[in-house]
Amino acid sequence: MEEKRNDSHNGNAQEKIEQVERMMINTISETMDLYGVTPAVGRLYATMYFKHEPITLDEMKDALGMSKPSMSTSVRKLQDINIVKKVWQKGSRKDSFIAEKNFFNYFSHFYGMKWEREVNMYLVSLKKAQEQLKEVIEDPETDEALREKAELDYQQLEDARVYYRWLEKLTKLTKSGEIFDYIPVDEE
Amino acid sequence: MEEKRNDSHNGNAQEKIEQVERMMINTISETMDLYGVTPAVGRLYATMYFKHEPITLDEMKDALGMSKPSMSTSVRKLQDINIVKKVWQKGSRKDSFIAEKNFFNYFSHFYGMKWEREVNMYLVSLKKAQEQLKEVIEDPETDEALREKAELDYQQLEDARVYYRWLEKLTKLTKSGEIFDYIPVDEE
DNA sequence: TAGTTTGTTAAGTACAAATTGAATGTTTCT
DNA sequence: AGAAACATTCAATTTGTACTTAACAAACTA
Repeated sequence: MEEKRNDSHNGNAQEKIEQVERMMINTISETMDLYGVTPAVGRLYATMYFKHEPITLDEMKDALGMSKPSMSTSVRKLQDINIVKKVWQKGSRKDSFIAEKNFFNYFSHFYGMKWEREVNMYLVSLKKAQEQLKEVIEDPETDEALREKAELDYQQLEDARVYYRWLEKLTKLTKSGEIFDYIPVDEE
Repeated sequence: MEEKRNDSHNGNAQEKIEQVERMMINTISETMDLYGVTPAVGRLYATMYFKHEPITLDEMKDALGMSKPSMSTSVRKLQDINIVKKVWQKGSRKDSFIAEKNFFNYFSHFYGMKWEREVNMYLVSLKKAQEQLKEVIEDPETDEALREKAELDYQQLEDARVYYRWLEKLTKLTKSGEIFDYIPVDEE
């Protein structure tokens, strides 16, 4: 019978940790893909996520095997969406960066920004659109077929307005963090 | 002084309606851009949004000045995210499609799907990762520096797990529509 | 069953985005 | 102030994506 070697005893713990990190880095970058960042940028964040101290552009470059300009622009994108911060490192002239690891903050910021922009665009357009349609509807000289079309459009936009009012509310709760009062984080 | 013409009386109501629709179509396609569909696909949805009856591929093609295969693939993408439905039209051999106009449904479905996928990917990876790390941590032969690293990683992933448990909850509430109980739609 | 109409797949092209080495700015140190 | 060390911008190339025409497949009509 083949000798059984218990890898968890003689095995390389280092290798095991690295394997775990590789797996999580893949998962993180794949999902960040869904959050409006390119796979390369996502992979950079995921890599930084497992560095427990700030890292420099040169270290990023080495870790990912990419160019420094690429790291420079990627890390800026991550700063733009507030999940990476620049930190000052004593004794080093290089810029250092550290990943924001609190996903709750990430959620609040990402959806806060995203929804806010959408809500504003819609509410502005809807207001104008409904005013215009109202004029058509209330004009006694408008012929019947057109008035009907205008009324259909108007009602449809009114439904949209109700939705965007709701989304506006959700956005405010998300940005302020109050959403975690409405939908609490379960303790275990 | 220049003669003032009151467009709301002598003006073309038809033109006014079309102008409103053009504006809203722009707004809708710009924002859908933020929802993982290309601008062309967003524009197709926006166009269908103002058709108050089902339309065919040929009508889409004419409305947007694009090719039919393009309409075919675009409309399928819209079906995939459940905001367009195929409907049967009596007496026509052509397929007809109609836009889902309830944005609340759209919200539930879109974020339900999106978050669900993300949550599943994470929870599976996190479970495996934490199991592996636990082995390293509990192995008495692991040297101290590695154990420390493993523990840091473990705790970080535990924080992530709490977040994804919360997102899982939010996802369920969103898919089921219960979210509208937690965060009610204001009546006016 | 032959001939149309309609929808989809496939191949090719044009366009847009990402990446890099080289060049240019900018800060820090002496 | 001048030099050295970093970071960023720029131009050019590569890579990837979206769209179109053309060919194909399926469904209907007569």
